[in-house]
Amino acid sequence: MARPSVKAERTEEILDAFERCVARLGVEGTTLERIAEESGLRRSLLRYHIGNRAEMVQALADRYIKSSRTEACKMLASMPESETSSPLLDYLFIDIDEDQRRKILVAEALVSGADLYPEIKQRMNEWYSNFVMILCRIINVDYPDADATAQREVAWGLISLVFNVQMMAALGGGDSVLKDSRRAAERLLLSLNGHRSKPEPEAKLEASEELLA
Amino acid sequence: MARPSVKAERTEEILDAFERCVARLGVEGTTLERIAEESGLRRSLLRYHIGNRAEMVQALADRYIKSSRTEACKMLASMPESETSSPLLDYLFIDIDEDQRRKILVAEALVSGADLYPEIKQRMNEWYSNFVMILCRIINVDYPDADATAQREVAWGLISLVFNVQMMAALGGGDSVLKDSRRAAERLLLSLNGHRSKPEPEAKLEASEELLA
DNA sequence: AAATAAATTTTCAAATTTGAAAAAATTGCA
DNA sequence: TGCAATTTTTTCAAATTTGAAAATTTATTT
Repeated sequence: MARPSVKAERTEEILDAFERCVARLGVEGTTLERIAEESGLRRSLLRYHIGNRAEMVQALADRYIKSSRTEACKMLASMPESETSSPLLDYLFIDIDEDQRRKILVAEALVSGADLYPEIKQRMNEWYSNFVMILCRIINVDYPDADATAQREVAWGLISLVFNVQMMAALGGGDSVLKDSRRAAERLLLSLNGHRSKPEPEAKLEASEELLA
Repeated sequence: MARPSVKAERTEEILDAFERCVARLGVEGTTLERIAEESGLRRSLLRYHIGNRAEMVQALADRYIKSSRTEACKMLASMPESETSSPLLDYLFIDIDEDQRRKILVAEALVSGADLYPEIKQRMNEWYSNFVMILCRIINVDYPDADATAQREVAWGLISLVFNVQMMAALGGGDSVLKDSRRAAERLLLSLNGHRSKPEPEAKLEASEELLA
């Protein structure tokens, strides 16, 4: 080996730039030239380090799934052992910085563009299932007696609210929409009441370890 | 006038084709050439009847807003004078044919692409406000004692669920997602309980007439 | 310093997309 | 038929996007 490889770093830089573009312009609206400009690298380097357009999209989706999975696991692990509803809502609606907002927009863009890239369709499906599962586990802490179907309905509702509030935020509606979203999410969680009982901490720990393995 | 003008019909045909493309490929993913192919017309006719790319997008958004507004009013008018929750949920989740599904996907594409077209941003904002308002009026029939904030939260939740179920449907999840969505929507409506009382039919009629004016 | 492997720049061709306008064809009517 | 307004087809140029590979530079090892 003559010269130290920077392929790993460059790949990250390129995909970071790609994500920023996709969040604003969507998958189809993002040209290789634009990614190059955004990353401060030449277009030929995108090709050298990652590949052609299809391979770029593939790489973006791959990295997205992976990082999203570990991020979701971290979130699950950070939950308290009881009374998870409030921290969950904070995590989904309040503690959203620019990066996490972008991640959400990228997910939407990938789902929307999945028609064009069959491989991505499969992966986004797994990603979505995984997200629902994680949310169900957290919901289960406060509402262990709610049946799985009810938990899934609520989890799905939370995801829908998170997605849409970020999408609509592009219209510049201010944070009144954010407040409404969080309150609507709260309504969904509270709809599981009547099944409420004391949480079982050990269940949460098991789940966390299993997922991180 | 020597030859009867077909501009109105052609314009509709072109925008129909445009919508079909946008639902699948998004605004940025749709080329003029593709619209031409989809409509069975030559690209130069798009230009002749409507204009360049920016004007095409503008025309699409304009038509969308208008037709969506009248459609929402028809929906409002079709509601019974009491017990509106069930028909509302049917309308939003069950009675969705291919056309209406496309309309929803187009709305999402327009919102997502609003960053590129400042004029559209404004219009999609109005469109969204109008939709929320209509939903609030329907919700108000069954839950007149719920305060306006609560109604808006629920309306926003319903919209989020409708949007996301159609977006995720592209991943081919089957109709289990549809069922979950409808049930989650039901949970939101039921969360307004405690304020429930007998509906006031005349309120609904007033609203309808005012909107159609 | 020379060799070597990796990274970067440069360059070229092909395909696609869009804008624009001229030329031709169609239709109704005097 | 011939005029007139409208629609449609044809054609061309410019700009953008992508693919691909050659040439150059850079950094490490021997």
